[in-house]
Amino acid sequence: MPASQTSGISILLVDDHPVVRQGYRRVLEHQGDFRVVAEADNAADAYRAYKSHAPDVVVMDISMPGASGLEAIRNIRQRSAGARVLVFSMHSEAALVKAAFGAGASGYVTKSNEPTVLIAAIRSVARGEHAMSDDVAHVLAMESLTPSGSVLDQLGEREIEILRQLAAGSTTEQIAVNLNLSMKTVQNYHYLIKTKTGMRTDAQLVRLAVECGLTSL
Amino acid sequence: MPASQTSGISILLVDDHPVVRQGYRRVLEHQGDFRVVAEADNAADAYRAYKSHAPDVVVMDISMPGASGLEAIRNIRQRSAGARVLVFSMHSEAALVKAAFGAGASGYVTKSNEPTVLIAAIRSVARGEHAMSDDVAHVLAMESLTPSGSVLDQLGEREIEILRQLAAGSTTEQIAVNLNLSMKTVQNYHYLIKTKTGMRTDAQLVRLAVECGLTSL
DNA sequence: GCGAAGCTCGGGAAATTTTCCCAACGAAGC
DNA sequence: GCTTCGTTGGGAAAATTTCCCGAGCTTCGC
Repeated sequence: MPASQTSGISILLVDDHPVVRQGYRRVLEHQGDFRVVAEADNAADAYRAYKSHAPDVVVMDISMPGASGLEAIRNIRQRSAGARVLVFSMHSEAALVKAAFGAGASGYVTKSNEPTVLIAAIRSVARGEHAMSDDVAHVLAMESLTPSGSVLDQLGEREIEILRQLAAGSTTEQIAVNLNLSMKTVQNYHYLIKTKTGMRTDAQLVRLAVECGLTSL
Repeated sequence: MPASQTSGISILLVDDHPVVRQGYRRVLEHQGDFRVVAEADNAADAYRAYKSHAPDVVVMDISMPGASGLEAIRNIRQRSAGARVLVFSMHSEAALVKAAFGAGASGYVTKSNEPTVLIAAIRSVARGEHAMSDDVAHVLAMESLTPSGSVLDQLGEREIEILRQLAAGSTTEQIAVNLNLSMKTVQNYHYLIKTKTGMRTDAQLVRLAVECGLTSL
């Protein structure tokens, strides 16, 4: 309800890098009708700043140290259901995007886009629409083509367990002992998991496992 | 020795995020005597842009996809020993900083600093001095106090770069192409890194790289 | 009850990679 | 000048990966 009626769009900038914030601020204010009314560099401050300034749009990088931006989005939306949060992130993994919208974001734009894309997205979000940059849409679209929601749905129980242990750093032999299987079987699963998920290296498998919440760090 | 005598400091901006570049450009050009004469979003373009514009200072983010900024720094310095490269990164691990200076950087500032720090560093570097933001100096200082620094200190520049790419999910072949090495050499490094760090699987290597801030997610 | 479908478990064999050891070169240090 | 160290790769045996295949077990629908 507060939403500055003075004209223009008021913005809260959340990013943990001061120089980056400063840069955004200039880019955005170069548009005549944008006003950056506050900045924050962490989730807690973002919440406080939102409460006191009630900006039209929150532009937020969700990869911040400590409590992530997702938490901040949830907090803000909890207290003010009409809040518009536009996520502005380096990452475009499907899981992250879903999590962001799940937490209540109104838009998602990656930093690999031209400034015009961000600006357009802010206007859309301010109008109450949802916005998403092309690359993000692409990732989500590809992902939704798999009949399963998550990549993990293509995998059986054993496969998931073995993927988890692989990602945790266990050797083939350790896994074989842990699960009472022959090394050959573990190797076969290892290969099967890679082909099913389309990952080409073990490092990619680790990242996949982390993304899917199978393991942490 | 082209160095624009027209006055002011000419700058080449290297960062893989367009919006971020745009932001820096505005922040920097807001200083009357800075001129951003070119931009690049990858190592190869950075090298080409350097050749054709011969800027006074290169401001570079070293965490880019593919061949990293370290490669770019080496290339640039190889052809023009007087080149001044100021690294502008999100990360401040001692090993990365050392690798950057080892590759020929003249300065290192993290993105968690205020714009004034970056600006001051650019002026220092342009003057031929070396520059480093306080947080980077702090990390290096602390590191030099502990005889047992990070695991990464046992690794050479090449090893660190290859570890980074391995952890990012690159295949042996991709790394060989990126760094212009034979696959055999990359395999040898891969093995060497595992023995030096004591990691037994690639998954453990990924976790190590993440812990050391070499890569994210 | 019976066949199809889908996991789970492993053998086999060729292709690749990993694992070590070694050599050569240049740069840095003593 | 000599040694050490990082970088680059060859060689060759050992190990792993990559596919393909079959067999046992369950589940499911008909």
